Amino acid sequence: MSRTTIADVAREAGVTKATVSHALSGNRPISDDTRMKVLAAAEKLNWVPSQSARALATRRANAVAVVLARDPEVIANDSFFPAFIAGVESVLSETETALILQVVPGRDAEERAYRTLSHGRADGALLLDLRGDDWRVPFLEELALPAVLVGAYEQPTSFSCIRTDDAAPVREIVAHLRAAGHERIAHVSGPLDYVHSRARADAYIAEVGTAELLREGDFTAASGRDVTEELLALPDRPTAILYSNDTMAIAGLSYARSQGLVIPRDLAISGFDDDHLSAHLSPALTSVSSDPAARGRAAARILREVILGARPRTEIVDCNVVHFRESTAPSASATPAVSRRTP
Amino acid sequence: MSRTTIADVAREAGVTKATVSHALSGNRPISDDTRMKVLAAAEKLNWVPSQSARALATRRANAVAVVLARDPEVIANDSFFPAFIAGVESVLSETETALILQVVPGRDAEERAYRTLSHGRADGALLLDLRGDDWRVPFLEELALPAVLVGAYEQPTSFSCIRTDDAAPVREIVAHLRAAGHERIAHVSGPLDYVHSRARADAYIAEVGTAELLREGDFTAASGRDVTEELLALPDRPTAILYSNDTMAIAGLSYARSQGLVIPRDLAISGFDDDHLSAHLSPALTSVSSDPAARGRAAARILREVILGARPRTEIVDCNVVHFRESTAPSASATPAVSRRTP
DNA sequence: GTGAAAGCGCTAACAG
DNA sequence: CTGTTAGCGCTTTCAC
Repeated sequence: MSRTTIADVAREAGVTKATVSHALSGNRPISDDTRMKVLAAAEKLNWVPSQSARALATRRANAVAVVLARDPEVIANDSFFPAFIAGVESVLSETETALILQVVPGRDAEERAYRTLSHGRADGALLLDLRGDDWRVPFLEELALPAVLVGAYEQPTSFSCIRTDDAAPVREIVAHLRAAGHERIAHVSGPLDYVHSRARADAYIAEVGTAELLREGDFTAASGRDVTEELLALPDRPTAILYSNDTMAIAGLSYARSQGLVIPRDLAISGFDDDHLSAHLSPALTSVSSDPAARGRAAARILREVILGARPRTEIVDCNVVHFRESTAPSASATPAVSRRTP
Repeated sequence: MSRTTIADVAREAGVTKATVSHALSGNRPISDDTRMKVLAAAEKLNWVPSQSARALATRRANAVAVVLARDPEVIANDSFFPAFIAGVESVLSETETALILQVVPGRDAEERAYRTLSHGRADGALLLDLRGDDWRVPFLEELALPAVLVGAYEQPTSFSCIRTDDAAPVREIVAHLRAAGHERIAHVSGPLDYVHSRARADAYIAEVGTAELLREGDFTAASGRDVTEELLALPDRPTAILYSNDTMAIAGLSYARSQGLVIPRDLAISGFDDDHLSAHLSPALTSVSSDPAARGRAAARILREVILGARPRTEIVDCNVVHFRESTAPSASATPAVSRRTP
């Protein structure tokens, strides 16, 4: 464990602990001469300041947290999360800030996790999977734990927010399907209490004018399959389905095929979030890539600023791009897809 | 921040700090009566012990770390990682242990990260992406940071190890391809200094008897494509390619198709790690599912034991299952795949 | 420009 | 069974 302490370094350099501390932090003027001696001593002894001691003294953990209340299965199959984390890390690593990841089974554990985090473990948190009226927001405000909300949170809040415009790609896809002659266009959303699911569903309703063909899934393959079965059993079944993620879209596609439908001739399908394999499916899946890494970078950057005392602000990271591919191609022929086609 | 301290709780309960501390830790006998009072006071004040203070006093961080030296792009496209982390978390959350995730750009940063971690930030580490002779192993031994190696590390070490048998599925796939009449079977490995890449490549060589058709990729789609191009340009090109992950396999498949080859009629293809979408590709991709979550759980469990003082041990988590699907089906006809076919 | 000393909030001897 | 007293290793006033 941590054998050598700041006292050892001080002794080695022939100065006091305070001087060592300041030589490294630059918090007060130090003569070049002694700074050199201190650095040399630290180097020689391979000393690294103890994070726990430093955290206790400065009331700063040099760590930020992400708490996930999701089911492990969802985490494992989600294309957003790893890329988002990679983006977050690319910013955090610049300042040697650690990322604490915590997966919790339920509300009680989640509250407790945030309490613990706010008491010396983390300096701030990134909130994902926001719900329309999310208890975590007032809760963290009360804990005075700085946070950045990732998603288009609509309630008043003192926290910073990273938003994206999910409505635009939905409108674009619906327009595209309409242009291809589709009139019965369904939407399989994620859980509607999530703000991003809600935003997509609302855009869909606004665009098609009715919620008749809106069905709520839960982002899992199983729900994609079940809801698709339900939709296809309708007397006047949809000819196109817009899913709120790729996992549900693929599951739906498989089910439709098992029923003898040919995609996209008999049923057009689009996903969301653009899993890295979706372009390679056959038919290639139309989807919306949202550059999760960019959102991770933005969120981490803003959180760092807020922890340092900056005023909260909302940033719109608009990186949604619709990739129209074969699964929504106008005809079933060998014609490759349309407009902005991507490999 | 953390306003209320153990002193407040002690005052509220009419006892001393020591009593409060022990009432919660159970480290010494406490009368039920005072324990009740303490718990009530803690509850009333919403007190949570400060992690930094506790860490400093106990020399225990209640956190374990995973340091990744990978390129963010690889993280974002890797199906192993998120599932592994989900497994790790499911064990850690039982004991309110935090997971610290750190992505580092290079060797220097990585050394520094481990030093900092071992000095008050974490009690142990999980090592992924092991290399044949990995500098991190002796380095962490010197730092006295408990660790668990995830992968079949062959060098002598005092650390615990989670192993899998990657050779068996490779043998099984090669045998399957042989039985289907393939004689020119290639292998696109991951970087060969990784132990798991090496193990797969060695099994392949042992099975086919030569390294003539072995090519080294780096797990990215780009490398999968490039290496496939090289293999298909051979005068006596392979009729089957076994890739070391699904991303490279898909990229290879796309390239082969672009050259007019029909899969699996002209070229059989298998992947590794079984991305959650691979079964839905068309042709569905033969791959090896390795239950990363189970390995994550095992690794976390063993690390916890080691931190608590248990002797290191090696555990074999054997959960590799080959899913033979259409991409290696014996013929190109509409015949769906073979033996253990999976949806 | 540097040193001395007082905590940060908790745990762990040591007494009683 | 409970109270007292030192620290854990660092930062940060306050003096000089």
